[in-house]
Amino acid sequence: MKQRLCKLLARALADLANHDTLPVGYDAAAIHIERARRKGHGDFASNVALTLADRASLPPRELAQAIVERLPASDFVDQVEIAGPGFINFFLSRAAFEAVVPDVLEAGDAFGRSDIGAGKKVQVEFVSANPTGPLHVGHGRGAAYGAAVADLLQAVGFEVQREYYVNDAGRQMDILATSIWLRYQELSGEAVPFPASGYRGDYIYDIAGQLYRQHGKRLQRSASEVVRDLPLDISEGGDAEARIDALISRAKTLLGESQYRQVHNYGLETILASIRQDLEQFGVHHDVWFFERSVTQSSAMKDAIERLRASGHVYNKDAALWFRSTDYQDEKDRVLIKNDGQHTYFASDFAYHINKLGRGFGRLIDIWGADHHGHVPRMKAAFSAIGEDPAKLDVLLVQFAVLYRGGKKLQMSTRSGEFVTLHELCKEIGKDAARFFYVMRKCEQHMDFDLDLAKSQTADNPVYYVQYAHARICSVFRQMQEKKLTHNRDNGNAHLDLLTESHERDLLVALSRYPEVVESAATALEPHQIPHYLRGLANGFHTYYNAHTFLVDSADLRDARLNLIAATRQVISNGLKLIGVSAPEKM
RNA sequence: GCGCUCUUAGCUCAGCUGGAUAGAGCGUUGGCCUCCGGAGCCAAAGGUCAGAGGUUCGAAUCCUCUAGGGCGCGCCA
Repeated sequence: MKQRLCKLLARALADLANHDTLPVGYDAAAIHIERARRKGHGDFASNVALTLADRASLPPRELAQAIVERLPASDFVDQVEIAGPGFINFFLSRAAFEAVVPDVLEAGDAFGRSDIGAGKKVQVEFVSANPTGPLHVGHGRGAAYGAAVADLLQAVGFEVQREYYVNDAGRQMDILATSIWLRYQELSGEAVPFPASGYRGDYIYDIAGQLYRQHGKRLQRSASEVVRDLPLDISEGGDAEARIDALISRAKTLLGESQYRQVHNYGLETILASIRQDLEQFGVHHDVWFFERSVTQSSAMKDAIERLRASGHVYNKDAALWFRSTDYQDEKDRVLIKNDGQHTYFASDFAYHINKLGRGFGRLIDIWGADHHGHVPRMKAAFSAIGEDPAKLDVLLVQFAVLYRGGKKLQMSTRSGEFVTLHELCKEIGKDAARFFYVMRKCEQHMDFDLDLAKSQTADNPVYYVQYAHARICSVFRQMQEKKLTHNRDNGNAHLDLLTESHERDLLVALSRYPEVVESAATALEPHQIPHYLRGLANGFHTYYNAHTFLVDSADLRDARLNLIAATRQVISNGLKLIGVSAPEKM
């Protein structure tokens, strides 16, 4: 509908250009048409006359007048008006909006989809939490956002791949393996003081217990050997990080490569399985689970660094290998290979992104926690250095959800074991409420997550308001059957002109906006637009419901109204599905 | 200290890439079921868009400065 108006305007402008009123060089793509914000301003408004007034050397209102005079006639425009400083307001005909009802009913689940993505390959990488513990509510926001972004892009015609990057190769994993083994030592009667920097969560005991049942005392070593000559922990006035590093190498020495690897892998696999399960319960799916080790244990890492080296932006200093990212506006240069010969996290992450590009994605979307924002410039710098367009990479920084319980801020830490898991959240407030709540806020906004509120007053969650509208419409159709009434869709479509109430027109307008909202949310990577739209649509329906009866005696009016609410039900269902929320027929 | 980011109603947040009189929910106050589900509807009160300059026909939106919050600033991941 918007596009049709654009065409009308473009023709009027072209006409003006031919008559020398306008310079020929105006940018046709710059024609802006927007939904009018106020009812008195019609349905759509354009500000072209304001933006082009300077170049036409005319006052905006005069230019607007000239444009309006040259607008081709159209059967879906009732009236055009010049208002304010020079806005052109379009008042659309009833027919223009009525058409949306048969459109929705015809398209069904597909209503709102489009092909603006033209089948281009996009990858969305999200969650990617270190497999060192179960997902907690902090990860939930990234999961809900990433899933919604991916679904939105798919809805507008991109070929989307959803990926989870598993950091299975770093020091964090060694800390995990060592933590598990030390708990195992406790169970087998060789306890040593648990390090301050170890993972303290209860789930570590669970994994250690399973390990003990499988292996008995095979992995047991004497406690005195474990702690012999270790540096002091922080509780003893020492350094926590030095202590845990020493424990890691002690575990590797005492267990040997093979047994240490067994503990390590068992921890990884167990936790990864629980993460997959939690995500599944949360309605989030990943197509590919990509392991960091597949980069670090292949030539990919070397190749990636070679590509950087070949670009001439790499140098040696202090026995380490550096990337001169300051050549591309980064704050400081970054180390690729440490002086101990090990690669940095940045190096493997870069190699991973090279791998992604090699898989033919024209666009990469990473969803990161806001604490990683410093990594964006260096990754883009690396893209630039090797001749890749940094604009191919979109990083969505998701701010942390700050948790409150009893009015007090909750600290979340996987290490200390103090966190609320995503699993618990789903159990307490349900997947639908959690998904809706997470996606409702735009991602760069800090978010307060009050657990007490989410748990105790679940009815206040706007998700129920939207779902209720859906269930209510279903209920109307159940009532219709009980009353032995019928619904003829074709007859309804033939009598849409009977929908003359202002509530009906408002609902028609809201329905016609849906494809625009989906497109806008997808291109801006802003899924929060969907819940906000759905709230408004549900409100339109509830208002209508209270003001008018649908199951009236007149079959023509009844069919038309039932078509309208059936279309509303369809759009609510489509919108909820995009953000991973179910559309119940009863509540 | 430096960098990024945020600040909109009592609270939690929208505000459609610069548009017209800044909008919702919760909370508060007052109304609405003999009727398709009251998890609903209607109405009222509530604002110096953190503050100050600037850019222009026009600013919550863009620029600068100031104040306050968050996050980064390691040869950790």
